[in-house]
Amino acid sequence: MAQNSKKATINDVAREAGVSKKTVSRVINKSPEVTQKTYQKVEQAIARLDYTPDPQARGLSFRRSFLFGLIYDNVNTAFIADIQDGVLDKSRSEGYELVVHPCEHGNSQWIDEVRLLIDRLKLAGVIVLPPLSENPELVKMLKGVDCEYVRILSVPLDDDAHMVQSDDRSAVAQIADHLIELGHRNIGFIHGPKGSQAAAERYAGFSDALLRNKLKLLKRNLVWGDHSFASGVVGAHKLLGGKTRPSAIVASNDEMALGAMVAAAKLGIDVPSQLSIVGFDDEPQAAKIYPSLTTVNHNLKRMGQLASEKLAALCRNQPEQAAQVQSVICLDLIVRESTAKVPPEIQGNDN
Amino acid sequence: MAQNSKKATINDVAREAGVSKKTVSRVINKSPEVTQKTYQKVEQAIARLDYTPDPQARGLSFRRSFLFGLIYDNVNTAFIADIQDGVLDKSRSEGYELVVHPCEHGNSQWIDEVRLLIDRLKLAGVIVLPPLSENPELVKMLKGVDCEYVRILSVPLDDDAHMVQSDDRSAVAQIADHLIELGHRNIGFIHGPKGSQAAAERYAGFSDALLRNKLKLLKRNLVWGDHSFASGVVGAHKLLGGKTRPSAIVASNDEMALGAMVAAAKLGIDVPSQLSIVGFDDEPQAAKIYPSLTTVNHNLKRMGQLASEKLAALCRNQPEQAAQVQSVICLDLIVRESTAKVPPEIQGNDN
DNA sequence: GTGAAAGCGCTAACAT
DNA sequence: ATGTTAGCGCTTTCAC
Repeated sequence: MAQNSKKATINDVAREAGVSKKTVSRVINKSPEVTQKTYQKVEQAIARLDYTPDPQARGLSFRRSFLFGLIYDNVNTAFIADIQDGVLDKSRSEGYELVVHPCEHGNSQWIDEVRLLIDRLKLAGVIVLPPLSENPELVKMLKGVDCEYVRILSVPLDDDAHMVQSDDRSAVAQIADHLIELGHRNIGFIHGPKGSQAAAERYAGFSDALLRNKLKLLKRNLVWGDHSFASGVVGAHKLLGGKTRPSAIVASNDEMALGAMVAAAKLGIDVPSQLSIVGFDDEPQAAKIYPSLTTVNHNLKRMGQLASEKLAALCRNQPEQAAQVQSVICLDLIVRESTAKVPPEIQGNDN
Repeated sequence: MAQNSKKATINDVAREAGVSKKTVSRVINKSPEVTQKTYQKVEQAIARLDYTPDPQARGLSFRRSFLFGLIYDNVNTAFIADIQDGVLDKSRSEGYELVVHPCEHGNSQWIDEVRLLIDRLKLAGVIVLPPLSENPELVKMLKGVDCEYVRILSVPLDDDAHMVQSDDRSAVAQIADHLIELGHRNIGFIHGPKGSQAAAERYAGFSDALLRNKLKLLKRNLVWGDHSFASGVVGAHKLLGGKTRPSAIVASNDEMALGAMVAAAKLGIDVPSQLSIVGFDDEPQAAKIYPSLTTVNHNLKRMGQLASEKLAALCRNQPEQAAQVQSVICLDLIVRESTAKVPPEIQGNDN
């Protein structure tokens, strides 16, 4: 419509519709106690004036903004972009804008900073990404403050209204099953950071599958990393340096799997004919190398969508509705080029 | 400090300091017309009450929020994460929070949507990422609206106060020089999307260097892509399919270079002994493959920092200061493993 | 240099 | 079912 000199306010609409300010306000807030007829009159006036309520003024009255916050650790940026994308999908359609807030890594004050952000901006709600979402102190703070939250997790640490959880454990079990089906018996594992529950969960899935298949969990087949590329390189070197090296390596995330691929290449070990490698996350680059990486699709975008859907419901004061939004995401095994049958010469060698 | 039951307001501070509301307001806004003494009294009261002004209320009066917007195309997510990181660095220290706004790709209404966002949230300023930043319609809209802006660009399309520019042209020239120095004479180029000025600039840098070195720009050595991985695969296949294939390939960005690496691997052409490949951007994955990719560091985080520094200055109404912040970024050639001397058997073959 | 009153655009509480 | 009054926390008049 014609861009009038000034933006229309609630007063203009009230005048135009011949009702009081408050009635317009009721319409804006979808109050049920307005006649069908008045409702329409107001709606038409709104349309005619091309009116949009001012979120700042509304917020001032409500003591609350129409902003969601995305709280994350600033380490793995590839990870957040996808979730952010999904979060935006839903939050904007629900009338919320998104403020991003990376927490300084290693700054012990980060919880206070998040509280300050919530206070200052009067955030309606926040979505917390792993690994911060695993932190019990943070959640304690969140519960004590007037701000809704939803956590994105790999472990069911909260009720359905407050989390979206990926079932990492069974996904890694799927990975192991896939390898076992290909004939692998001697499988190495590069573990994620100590302290991380997501990483622990992934290893649990690995051990589930091995035990179910009556395979031994060998100590020499487990090395520790920290989910960084570099730690994947180092971990793979350790695994591949022994006398009876594994015929397959499972890494707790794609970054480390990529590190393992590079380590194998430098050692002259061909993937997948001599060594299978699997990652976890399906980061964009997993498909953009040769051989492309077999991994598990984390559906990060979808998780972001579900999280903001839950959060919007919570902000509407409908926790039951939030709980009904899907909470657990099953992950898909994406078989690509980095896994193959176990090399015949070592078939049957299970130690 | 002790978290009192309610947040302190300007009234509490006024009472505590024994002055009027307005004087407190003057202190908050660093008005020069306040006595040194009063100033201190108020500052102390603020500290004692642990007071922070409410941005919403301030915004309502100012008709302006304390929010920056980050406007980007939702295609290349790896790209935005780094810039976002840099933008946050500076904007938060200047007292602004960041709202992110991806524009639906292919949606022709996107400029109107950006305007709506600015209007609704009364954004203090926006930072626009390429390729949207090249759009003259957008800039026209931005100039007509009460909102500061800074563009991130590869071409000098604006004055120093309103852009941060990377010198892509000379960076690609550096790349070409590097290859020529290694003995390459027959160099292929995978061009970026038609319409993109950044892509045109990069090719210009390539042609600069070749001409300066008295090498011919052969038509068969130029193929078109669109900065996607897939187009890099296709482009490299075209370049490598001919009788006298190039001994080196320059891609207009890393994504396409990664595509070229995969294409070469599938064709059984070894990189770098039989073929050198160079990218542009230094995306994280460029270093996480084997052979690792020689490329140009785009300094995205730094560009984000500079952009928000400029934007903050503009919002303070100090355009000269904004203009003085560094505007042009020089990029660094990062030599890794994907480039090597031209294979001896084809040395001297310049067509 | 400082303060009192009015108002930014909206909603809550209480009428009617 | 709708309107009136007061107020959210701050800044802008324009006095003094």
